[in-house]
Amino acid sequence: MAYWLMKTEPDECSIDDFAADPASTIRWDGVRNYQARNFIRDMVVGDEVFIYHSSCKQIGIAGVVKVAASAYPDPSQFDPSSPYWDAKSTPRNPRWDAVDLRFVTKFKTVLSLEQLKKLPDLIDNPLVRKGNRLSVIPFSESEWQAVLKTSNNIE
DNA sequence: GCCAACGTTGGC
DNA sequence: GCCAACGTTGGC
Repeated sequence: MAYWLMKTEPDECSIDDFAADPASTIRWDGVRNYQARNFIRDMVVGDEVFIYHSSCKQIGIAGVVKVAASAYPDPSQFDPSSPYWDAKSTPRNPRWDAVDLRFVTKFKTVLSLEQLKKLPDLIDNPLVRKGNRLSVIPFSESEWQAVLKTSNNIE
């Protein structure tokens, strides 16, 4: 059991898309960064994931989902009509993986990046460091708890 | 829309 | 293997 954070632009996929159909799963595809991919490959069914909304009006953590299916080859890499198509990827030699995620909780208010930067437990987390571009970030138990606790306090 | 920071690409 | 050029990310 591990903890993660995944970034998304809410126009593409938001916590509301998960909440709209809590019983179903959503494929998290399109990750095209090797470090992020390697983290995806470490994910195990049951792991919990913060959903972080980036490049939008309310930047921050919007809720929690969990891993419903562990890593498998991301189909979009083989699809020439997809923006995520990768000409160097073949089904025999896939480069990129996806996971399936399922809704757990939506925070009553988005826990803003500004708030997150104030949490002492997150001081070493890549999320709050300048210039960070990693879209999949592992969270320690204490980092995870610090965020949950703060999200409850700002209800 | 701007631009700093970062990852990737490709020539050498 | 170096590194300049380029494309992308993401906060502001």
